[in-house]
Amino acid sequence: MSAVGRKVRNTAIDYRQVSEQWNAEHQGQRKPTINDVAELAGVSKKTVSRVINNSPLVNEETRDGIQTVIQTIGYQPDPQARGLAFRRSFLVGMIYDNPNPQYVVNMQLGILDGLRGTAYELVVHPCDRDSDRFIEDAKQFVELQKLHGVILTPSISEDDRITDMLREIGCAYVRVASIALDMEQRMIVTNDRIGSRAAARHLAELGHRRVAFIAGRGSFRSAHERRSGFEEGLAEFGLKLSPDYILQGNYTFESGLEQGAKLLALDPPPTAVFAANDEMAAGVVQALRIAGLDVPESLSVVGFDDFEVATRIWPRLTTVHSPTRDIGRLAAERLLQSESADSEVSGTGQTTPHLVERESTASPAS
Amino acid sequence: MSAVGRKVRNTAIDYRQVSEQWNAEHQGQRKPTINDVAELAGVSKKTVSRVINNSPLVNEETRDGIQTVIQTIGYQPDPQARGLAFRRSFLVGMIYDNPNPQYVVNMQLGILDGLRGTAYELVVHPCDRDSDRFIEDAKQFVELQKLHGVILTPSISEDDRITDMLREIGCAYVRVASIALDMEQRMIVTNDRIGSRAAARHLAELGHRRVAFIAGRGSFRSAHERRSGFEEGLAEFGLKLSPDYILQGNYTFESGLEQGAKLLALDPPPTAVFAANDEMAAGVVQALRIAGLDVPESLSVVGFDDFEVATRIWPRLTTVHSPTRDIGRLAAERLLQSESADSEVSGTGQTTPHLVERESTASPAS
DNA sequence: CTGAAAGCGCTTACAG
DNA sequence: CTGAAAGCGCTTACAG
Repeated sequence: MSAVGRKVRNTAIDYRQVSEQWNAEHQGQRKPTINDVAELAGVSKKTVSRVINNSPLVNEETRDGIQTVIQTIGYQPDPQARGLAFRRSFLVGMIYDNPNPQYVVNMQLGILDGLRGTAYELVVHPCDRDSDRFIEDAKQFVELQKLHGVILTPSISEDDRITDMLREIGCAYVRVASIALDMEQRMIVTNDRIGSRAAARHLAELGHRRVAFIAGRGSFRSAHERRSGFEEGLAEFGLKLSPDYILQGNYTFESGLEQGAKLLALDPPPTAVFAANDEMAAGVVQALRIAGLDVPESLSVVGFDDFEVATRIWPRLTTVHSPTRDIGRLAAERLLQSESADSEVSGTGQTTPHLVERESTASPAS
Repeated sequence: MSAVGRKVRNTAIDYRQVSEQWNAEHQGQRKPTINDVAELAGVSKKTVSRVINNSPLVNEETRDGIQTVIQTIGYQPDPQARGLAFRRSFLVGMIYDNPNPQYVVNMQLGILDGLRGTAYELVVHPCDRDSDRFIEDAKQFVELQKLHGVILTPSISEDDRITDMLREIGCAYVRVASIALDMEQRMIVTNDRIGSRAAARHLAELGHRRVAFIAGRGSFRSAHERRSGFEEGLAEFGLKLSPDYILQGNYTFESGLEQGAKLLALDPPPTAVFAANDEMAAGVVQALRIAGLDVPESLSVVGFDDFEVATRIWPRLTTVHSPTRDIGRLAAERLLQSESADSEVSGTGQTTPHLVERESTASPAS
């Protein structure tokens, strides 16, 4: 123990003063370590460690003194060293296969919102669910980086192979999906079904009776939820989705373009269509334009997501807004809280989409 | 040294066999460490460390044996432990303020392409250049994570405050920008000027003489490059950008919408416009549609970027394609190679955009 | 070309 | 409530 340390000990010292002296002596040449803090506060580094980790087993005065030192000299524990000792890093992984840039970026921003002010950083890991090394790669990533936890987004969040693997190696995770697929503390549910019901009601209330649907890629759970919700909404008005009016898309713009063209050939033609995402809806709008037809005069079009594309095209899309960034934040918060001792998960872990009305829908012409 | 270790030593042993025995004994219950490798290969861990770090000071036979052990038992050095000892992590940071999701995602994918097969992972760090804590925050991020290096994209890549800070703390970086702003090994140049020249030539060759320009946000270097390139391209055809035909946008869709409306009020009206990015070009197209005018009949429109929006709207945009993902890969490769001993940077560190012709441009009506 | 010792900055397991 | 010892899995600095 140094002279300074002893002094603190014996004379009930001004922690701030010794810390400021340390600052003056080092002037930012060296980042302080736990040893510096311990010495200045006149305690062992184990006690400093307890303060860092919020252990309740520390005398209040001791804690206050240590905290004063920490703040005054600007000590920040080295995440790498802590990680090595903990056998777990301070990195949160986002593993995803959703190809939509806006979804990915908004989700990242949301996760970072949830991580702000903590010691955690975000490591991104796009992947290919169809690769035969998909699980192996993910495992390798998680194990090598000793990730603190992982956030999974659709469609891989719906793949039990990956969650089985994560549980097996003891890695915490939170899944984002359109329905509850896991324990509450491991889920953020987006309730796409509710949003799709709103889309159906909107069209029904406008007076549409011949309504079509373009489905999303079947490997996404949301494709089913959005369809079911839409059918439920129609049913409230005594309407049914005729099998002829159900077209199979795969969430891409190109599939929307293609199915949009098919839509035009139906007899009698529908007066409105709900495409399970904005990309496909934009494809339908473009298909009509190419055919020289106008939206919504010839066909009302509703999308889902409310990504930028919805307002870039003309007419702008009536669509279902999903709060992607909020979802990301909730997922991060849930992940961190699942680690902490406070047992109970707070918040609902649910988000609800809502309809945004724009120019792509109107009452049917006839 | 264990019995196994000694055996290897004394009898010129089958490294594979002892490794397979180790596998059989442990069956994946425990990840092997450098100590396991050292023991099985009958060397000190320092020698194993030399092999991991490609030190030339290792006898070839020793190296081969160690490598056999490493591969057979599937040893992978712990990046966290290495990071602690190296005082530098195996994390590469991407620091950015570009708000375009597609740009961000493509850049991330490119960086990950460049990092694939290495021990490095990507940590993302969006930031706000206008915040007064911008530099401080970035410094904090880099220092706390002891980042191996950082990739900067526009517009913060053009801000010397951040590169000054990085050099001061000794953090490697690569800047992505439209012109060379730094030493070769620290730059990837996107040559926006060349792309804009192509846009000008295209319009001139179609016969346009009254050509307008919507500028990007002045705080982005690319805004100047794209304008200069465009003017140079026009000059090749004896054309000049009239001051009345230069409108100030800020790279957002909304600014394109706004300036597009102004464009229509010009007398005589231009027959073509080059908007400095796709978002603004899409805004111009929407402004015309709202005014009941057609593109390209009333006005030819050219964008820059070739992001998804270019093909989602109708008519689809003629635009300048910039290989964002390649740029990301090159930046990552350059960053890693600036670390290695092979002095010389390889590759040109330059990318060149090219024109993509679509339906938004045609010869002027009159 | 190789190795024994010390250390990176923390935490765990144990003792008091 | 607090601390001394050992350890996380590597590398540096030194010696031979």
